[in-house]
Amino acid sequence: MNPRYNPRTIESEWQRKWDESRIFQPDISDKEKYFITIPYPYLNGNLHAGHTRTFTIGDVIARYRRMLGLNVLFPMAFHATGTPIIGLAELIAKRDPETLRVYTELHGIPDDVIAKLDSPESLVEYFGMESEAAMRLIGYSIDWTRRFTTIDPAYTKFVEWQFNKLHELGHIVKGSHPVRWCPNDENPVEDHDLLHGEGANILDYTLLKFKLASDVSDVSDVSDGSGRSDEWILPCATLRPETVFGVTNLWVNPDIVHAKVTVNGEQWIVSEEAYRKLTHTDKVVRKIGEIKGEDLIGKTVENPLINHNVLILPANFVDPANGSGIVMSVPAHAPYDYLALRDLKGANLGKYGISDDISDLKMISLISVPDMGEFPAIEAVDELGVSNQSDPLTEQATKLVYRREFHNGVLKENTGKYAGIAVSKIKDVLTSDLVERGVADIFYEFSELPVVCRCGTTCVVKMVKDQWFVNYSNPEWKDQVYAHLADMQIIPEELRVEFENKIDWLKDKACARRKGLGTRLPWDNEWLIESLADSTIYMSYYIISKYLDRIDVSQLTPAFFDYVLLGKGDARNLPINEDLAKQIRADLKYWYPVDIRSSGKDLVPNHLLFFLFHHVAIFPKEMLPRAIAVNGFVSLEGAKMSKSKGPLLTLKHAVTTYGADVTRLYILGTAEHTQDADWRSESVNNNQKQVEKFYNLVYRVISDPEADEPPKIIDKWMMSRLQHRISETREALEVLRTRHALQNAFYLLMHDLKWYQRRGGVSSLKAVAHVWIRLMAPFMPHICEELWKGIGEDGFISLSEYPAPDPNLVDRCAERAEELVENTLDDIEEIIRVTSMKPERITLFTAPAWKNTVLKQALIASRSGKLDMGALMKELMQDPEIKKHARDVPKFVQQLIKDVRTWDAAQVNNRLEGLDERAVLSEALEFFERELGCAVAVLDADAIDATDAARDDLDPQGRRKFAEPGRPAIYVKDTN
RNA sequence: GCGGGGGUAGCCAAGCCAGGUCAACGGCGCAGGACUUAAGAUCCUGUUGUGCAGACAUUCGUGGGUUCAAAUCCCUCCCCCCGCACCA
Repeated sequence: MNPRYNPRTIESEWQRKWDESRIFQPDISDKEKYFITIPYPYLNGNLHAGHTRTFTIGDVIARYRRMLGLNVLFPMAFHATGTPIIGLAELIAKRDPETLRVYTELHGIPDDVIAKLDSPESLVEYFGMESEAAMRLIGYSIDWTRRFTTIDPAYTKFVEWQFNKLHELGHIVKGSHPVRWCPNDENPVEDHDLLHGEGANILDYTLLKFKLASDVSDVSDVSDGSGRSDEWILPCATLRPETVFGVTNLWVNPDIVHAKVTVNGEQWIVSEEAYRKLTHTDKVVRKIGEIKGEDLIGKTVENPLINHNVLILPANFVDPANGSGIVMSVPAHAPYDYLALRDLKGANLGKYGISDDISDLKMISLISVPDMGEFPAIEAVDELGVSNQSDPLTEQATKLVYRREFHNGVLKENTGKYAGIAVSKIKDVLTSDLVERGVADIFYEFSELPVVCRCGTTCVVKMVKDQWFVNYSNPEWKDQVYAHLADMQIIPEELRVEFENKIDWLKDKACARRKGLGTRLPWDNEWLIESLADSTIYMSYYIISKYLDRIDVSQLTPAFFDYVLLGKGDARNLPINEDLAKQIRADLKYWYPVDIRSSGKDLVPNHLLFFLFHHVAIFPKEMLPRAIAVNGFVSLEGAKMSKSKGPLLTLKHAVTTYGADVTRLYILGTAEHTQDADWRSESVNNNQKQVEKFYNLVYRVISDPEADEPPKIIDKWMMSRLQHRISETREALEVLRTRHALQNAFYLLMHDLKWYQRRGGVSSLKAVAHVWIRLMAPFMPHICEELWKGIGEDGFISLSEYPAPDPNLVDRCAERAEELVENTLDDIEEIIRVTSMKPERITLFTAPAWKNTVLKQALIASRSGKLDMGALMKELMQDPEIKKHARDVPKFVQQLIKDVRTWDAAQVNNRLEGLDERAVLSEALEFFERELGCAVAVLDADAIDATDAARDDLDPQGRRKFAEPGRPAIYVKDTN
């Protein structure tokens, strides 16, 4: 064994031995099994620090369970379906400079390699290879014999089977759905496809149809004018349809040209932009003409709900890109409308043919809000001091009104049958009423504008028609998932409510796409199965993938999957060999269900949910997953990582820089559960030193000859502490608190060991080391294998038994004894520090017998629940030995009772055992002298009387009277 | 807006569910010391304030409350992070 820690050599050596010995390639056996899976990584880049965290947690679980004696299966595969790999291949093929930079500099792809990665296949091949190499480099105990990628023909068969199943079960339905859409690419766009508007949601506006009271067929018309009636509709898009009852006018931008269009047989006037948006909806739309905004001003329209004609007024704030380009005005409740109207007062509108004084326009209030008057818009404007419609404060005023009205507002009498309904409840009810009556439509619009695709095109909301959906909204299905969730372990437990909420919130999800890699829908070949949908139950495929070298793709028939996965049918009637089929079926029954699925927290609202839904749909109860664990992200020096922009730290880079064990230790020890971990190179360096220290310490222990000293109190203490560390570590690992586990298994234990050595302990070192390296093996497997060999053990530490606490070695008295020594040392040091003395000699006085008697009586009283000052005093005073000190007893008892009351039963019992403090301190005298650099003596406070004390200068200040059980009196004699 | 998580000493970060031994684990940084020719490494001590005897005072986002006792329980308010989808 090398006296110097050399991670590179150690790590590659043990990785080779693990691989050669195939110890991580389990077969079914009589042993209890444990099946752990981690979501496979997507192959559009190299593995980074985020993957490192999730996978390392998985590996620790695998290694820990293996050392607990379970037969552990930890497989891995790669995800390639979907669009990003195609997108990346295109960018590389185009020699996009930014992409080339990111992938060479951040992902570490050599210059001569990247040029060849211009096809999806080459990317999958390359990143698959690199990812496996990286995972081997960090020492994961993965069974690589089961590896696959999701574009393998065999996997495709599996996905087809799965979707046919779901289809049969009625979980796949057809429908329409609004998506963000790029008209140029003719494809839905994702966040990372966007130049602007990444945060934009799709909102459902209500489109209210105001009928134009006059015919505008001929006004500024440039169209063919064929086949139209004289009825024109001006639709207004609003998020607050109830305010239709308060409309006083419409706003039209006089400076823009509007489109005349037919929409499902009706004639509408909307902005040019709105027309374009309408063409992507499920409506039949045709442009038939144009009309200038100014030609509409001054005309009147009819409110679709109430018999009330209102005027169209000019407004420059109307944005043609937003909604329909026509806006309804509700000045009582909308600050913009109120201000625009106010600004218009007194203006000459004669050029629009408006002769009426618009000051006469009556505001209509339709919502009553507590603490606000009739016109909340006016109040908000006044409250915030908004000056005019272009004041940025208008936005705030709008929000203020909305918030108050939405939460506390109630509809007034003038809303007819809706009167009395809370504003927060009205939208859906009213909209569906209006749509039914034909006076409104739903119109989808982005919450933020503009939304621009990377190609530069402005995106729209498109209604994708005849789309295939997984009907997650099905209440019965949800109930089943919900019920199963209750039986599962969720780590951390706080996330359970999150899962419950998400199950509740989940709606139908489109599961087919036009573009990307993947499997075609078996019954509708035009569609590709969406890439989250094809990766929900693939954990079962790991069982099959092991045998694919013996099976032809054509043999992977529905009957085959039915048999091996569900046990349906007869093994004799399958395209493959009967024994093989039975073998696979036996494997599945042995390994399934998944015991734990551990993943990053980003997958909670999607993959992990689908994982549950699909399992519940397809598999019987006993095959459903048992636990889900979730961990947080990793940032780099405080900055968020980004695969496509940086900063990025690849797994490979981390391991080659710091070593596998150091990387593992750091990533596991820096955060736990859903907390995000921050990777700081400075801290990693420090970790590196700690690992070295660990190696050197254990190496020394191994090389030093066995100590033949008899065990002392400190040895009992060390072994006792070790048991606590073991328990804490195991308990933490059970719930994947890796940081807590490491605090105990590594740092605190190292701390204990240092104290032990400082106290002169030697004879337990070998025993502790033997436990310690096993305790650390799941976290730092390579170094521990090396030390395990060094300590003289044959075989792999990876297959050794994980340390279990031995209750017989827990020694409370030894711990209390050590506490006494430590506290006494602290006290002495504090005295020296505060008084700035240079000690010549120190005398410790242990408590006199009577005080110990009092304590004992108090403890007994406390145990029987009758700790009471009066009763205790009475009892004590019957003891002549105590009565001798009658003057000091009450004060001591009073303080003591206070202390005893804060102790729980265990502490009380423990203290009842008593401790020979003089013996403990005597054994530590040498230690005290070494630490303090002067002579130290310990005496019983009873042992000397006043004359002795004065004569021998043992205790000239009478310190010994302060001696108490657990707290010896201290006399420090100064040199001066 | 809805849902989830969180605010602890210069920084990171335990503790909070099961109130008391919490001036508050641990680490980093910083300061001092030991060792060394020196540096590094290692070890020790300190790091809210006061204090010439082991103590006291004030602290755990804010303001209240419950309690003999609150970082921990209850309420108010403020602030930060994440998700809200058809995307892996």
